[in-house]
Amino acid sequence: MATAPSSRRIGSRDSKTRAQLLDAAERLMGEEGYAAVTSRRVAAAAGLKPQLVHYYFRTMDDLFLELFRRGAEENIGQFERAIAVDGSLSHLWRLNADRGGAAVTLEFVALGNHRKAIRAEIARYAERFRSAQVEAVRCALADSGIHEDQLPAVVAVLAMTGLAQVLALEETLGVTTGHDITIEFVERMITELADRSGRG
Amino acid sequence: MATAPSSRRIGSRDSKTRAQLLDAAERLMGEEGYAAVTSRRVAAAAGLKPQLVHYYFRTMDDLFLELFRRGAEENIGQFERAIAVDGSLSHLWRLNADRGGAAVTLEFVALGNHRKAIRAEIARYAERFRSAQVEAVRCALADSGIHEDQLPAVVAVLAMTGLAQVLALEETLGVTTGHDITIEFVERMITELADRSGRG
DNA sequence: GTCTATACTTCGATAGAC
DNA sequence: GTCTATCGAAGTATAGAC
Repeated sequence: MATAPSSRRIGSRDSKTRAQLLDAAERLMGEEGYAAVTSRRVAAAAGLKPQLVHYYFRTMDDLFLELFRRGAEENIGQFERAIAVDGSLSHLWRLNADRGGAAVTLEFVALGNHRKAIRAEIARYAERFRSAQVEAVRCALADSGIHEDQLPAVVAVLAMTGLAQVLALEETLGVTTGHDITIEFVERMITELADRSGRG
Repeated sequence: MATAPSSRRIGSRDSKTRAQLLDAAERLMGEEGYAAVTSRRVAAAAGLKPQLVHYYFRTMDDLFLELFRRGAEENIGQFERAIAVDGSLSHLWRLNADRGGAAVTLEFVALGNHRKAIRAEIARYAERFRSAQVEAVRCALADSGIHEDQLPAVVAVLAMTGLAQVLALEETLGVTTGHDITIEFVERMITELADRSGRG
């Protein structure tokens, strides 16, 4: 409500064309980075005219915001469905490690580094996702007979997230030294925790 | 030698003006992201004319490459001097955690996502830095009486790197839930390792 | 809902004078 | 080593016809 209302027409949120534009933008973002997400290139990738981008999104920032929200919502939904089926530590780890959208996420964070509105949205999502993860890990650790003061759930989550992040990031660079060993190590640790739970 | 030689004149590497341009580019990169690093804006930030950028750097990619190399060289130098003074685990952890250049690094990785030459350079540097870190951690772990098959050095390095990375990244977003607890936990772990070394 | 046309800005890069 | 002048390409965004 701070900025001028701007009289321009804007297309409906449930338009199929709009979704196509978002799909194209997402592809570009992952493959060529946020700088490649321009009205012209998004339109070209979707096989549409550049002006349509401005018909559905008042500014490019609006497009980025929508793109992020759409992905975030889907991510959280997937995560919640997945842990409802299997809330074990090893499943939680796999959910963290298997993420294919690491490149897109990275681009968003870089983009958010200098776009206030986007940074705020990412922060909101990060907090939300973190809470869900911590709760899930707390249950999983309790099941394995690990007490909160022995290994706080939030520490486990940050460690898992960090490890998954660095592995994903390095993989996009083509740097994979020590990755296999590390994954093996983590999985063995998790298995041992599960065994202990069996014995306890 | 693959590309055309291009006849244009290029300024000397040790020019003061050249260094000023790199300084300005670095500042822009950290504050507004790689997309803000354009010949015009770099020049303006340095109080110079845009054409000078092209006089000292054949292309903008050359500028990015030089900028990265300069920072990487400095980083490695700092790291090596620091561990020569104190090679303890706790010092290694602090070196990882205290990095202020997280935003710039992130921008470079995002940039490398879609610029082949830059990605290659980052990968080269990452491997080099990793080797130095692993070697240092191997010594530190050995000093604490920890065997390689108990906790491989490369695993410890990746865990530390990942944790430091996620903490730095979240801090730029303004998300700090659980950070203090995690840092405390890691430091306690490291202290316990040092104590064990004292007893062993 | 999609098109043409268009205004205006900024970009990378080069040639050539001084 | 730095300047003026300039090209062509690409960027965001808007107005208005269909």
